[in-house]
Amino acid sequence: MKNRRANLSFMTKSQGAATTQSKGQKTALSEWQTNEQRIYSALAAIPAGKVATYGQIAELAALPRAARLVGQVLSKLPDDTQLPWHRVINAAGKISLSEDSPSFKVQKKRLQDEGIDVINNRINLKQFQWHG
DNA sequence: ATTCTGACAAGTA
DNA sequence: CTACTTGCCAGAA
Repeated sequence: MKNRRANLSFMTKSQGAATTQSKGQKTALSEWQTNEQRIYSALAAIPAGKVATYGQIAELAALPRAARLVGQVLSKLPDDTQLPWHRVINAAGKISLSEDSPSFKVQKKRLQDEGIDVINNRINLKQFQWHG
């Protein structure tokens, strides 16, 4: 993890969807949704017994190619969340968590409990990927 | 304001 | 399959 990027001064500011706006406000009418909010919605839509990739969730949240943001959001979820974070795996068909982390085992177990085969740390996307 | 760093992805070699 | 590059977004330095 050394010098990955060098110059990105040319990058235009967020043109994707919602730019960061002062949070904590309750504009009664114009309800802006943070990117994080849309990710929660997309996440909640994944049916049991199916999985989705980070990129897929990002796209559903109107954030094409922002898969990393999805990972960042999931990492912040409280332990008691109701959202099916365990149904999100990477495009390679594998769980992105460290096999050592406690969460890895939780995710694997939950998937198996839903009938998803996790063979050799891999999941067959052709068979279990959700097509929403 | 600028630079780094991720539970990532897709393209190229 | 591995290695490297570029794209995206947000939070931390």
